Amino acid sequence: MNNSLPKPATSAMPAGPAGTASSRVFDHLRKDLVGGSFVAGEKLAINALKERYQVGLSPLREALNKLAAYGLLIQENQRGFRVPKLSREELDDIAHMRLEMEGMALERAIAHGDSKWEAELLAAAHRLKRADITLDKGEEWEHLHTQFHRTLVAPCGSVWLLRFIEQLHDQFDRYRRLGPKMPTIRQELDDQHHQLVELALQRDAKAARALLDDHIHKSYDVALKRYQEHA
Amino acid sequence: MNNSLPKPATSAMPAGPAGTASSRVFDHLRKDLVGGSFVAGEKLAINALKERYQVGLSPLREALNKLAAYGLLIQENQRGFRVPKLSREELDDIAHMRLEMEGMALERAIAHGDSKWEAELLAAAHRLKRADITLDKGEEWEHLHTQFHRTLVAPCGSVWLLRFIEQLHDQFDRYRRLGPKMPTIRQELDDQHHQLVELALQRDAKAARALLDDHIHKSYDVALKRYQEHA
DNA sequence: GTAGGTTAAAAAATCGATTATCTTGTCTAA
DNA sequence: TTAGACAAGATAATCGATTTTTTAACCTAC
Repeated sequence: MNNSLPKPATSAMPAGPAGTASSRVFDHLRKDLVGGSFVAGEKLAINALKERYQVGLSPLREALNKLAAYGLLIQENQRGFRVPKLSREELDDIAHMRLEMEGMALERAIAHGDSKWEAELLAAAHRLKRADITLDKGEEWEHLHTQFHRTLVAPCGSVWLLRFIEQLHDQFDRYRRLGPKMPTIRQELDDQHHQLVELALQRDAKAARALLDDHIHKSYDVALKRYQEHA
Repeated sequence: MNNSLPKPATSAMPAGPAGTASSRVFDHLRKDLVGGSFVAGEKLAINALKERYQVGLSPLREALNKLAAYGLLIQENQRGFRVPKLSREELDDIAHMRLEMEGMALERAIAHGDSKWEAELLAAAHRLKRADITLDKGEEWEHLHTQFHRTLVAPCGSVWLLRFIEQLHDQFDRYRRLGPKMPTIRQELDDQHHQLVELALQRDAKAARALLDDHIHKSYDVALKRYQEHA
């Protein structure tokens, strides 16, 4: 009865035009949880979320359940959903795991990545640099940054390793994105992105891993500082 | 209006007496998915599941969503849930990741575990051996086996590492539990459990890790055989 | 005979309302 | 004064029905 048009689909569809309400809320909530729109430890008021994301109860609850299984929410029987607390211990844990797993993934990626990977890596680094220059809104930079790190380790050959790394990145970013931008250290980290590309193209696994370790350490320092200045 | 008794709670409550319908179905479905009650690739008929697990649609869908985020189901927009396919490549991936992550966890557990851990480890190994002798139903053995491996790496100090290992075990067991029992090789694997305890108590991290590697390799051989005899 | 289109049936996703549980404030008895 | 009991309100979980989308069967035109 309605003139069912195939939907306009604005720029860069997050869950696609065919996305269900549930998957759209999931994506949106995930972004907001990682980006710090909610305060750690906070109990989520489901009715408020219904309004905020303009969805019904069922798709919302399904999204919340998925996020709980993913580790971005805590679910307690009969008492709803909470945003996980932050702690120094957990930040250390996450950073340590990132060192181990991304290091492993990078070595394997350098061993197996083909020329298509090289091209994509260069492209991802370039887009990231460009976005950094025209730093209108941070959300775009964040997306390209995630994309760069994802591309870097993509050809590691292990679906599960990539899955775990993505999860750790989300968790790590909950700390890193606590406060406002810090352009000072940012420059140094951005330089490392390009150095990483160079070493990857040269297939220097040892040096690349060492640099990635340093990169994660520096990011950790930023995240820790943000956490200690907390809120 | 109802004489609300605190619920009898039969032996070994899976989701506790206060468990929601959703969490109970989740536990039950997880066990069934890992245990091979569904064929890989199968599309789940939600209405059939409603009857099978005696729950309504909402808690069932919430459980399915959680299982999809956990990796035991594939969710496709607008076309429901499927049981993930099995493949040689994925089995290799999972086994390889187990080697890396459980090895890491074991070394750390041996470094940090206290005497309480030693006691629990001995207890877990003993319970496992007992259950093996009186091998009435395999489900009990499976639970104790999981529990043993969980205890072995428990004091590794990383919440996230433990989480990933648990996930990998579930995935691995989808292959290992494809066919019927194989008591022949089982004996050898059971012996290794006790040797692992010994080496752990002696704090011989190197030897323990080597043995665990071998243990996983042997388990892998079993799982691969089951997969190749498939169904 | 086959590609494309139409439609009926099936299944998935969502909604609105109900039920069960927890939380909070108030009261009473020691 | 305070621990415990109770009731009222708020919130979480679940149910039953509706809407939307996919699937499959059939038909038509080339």
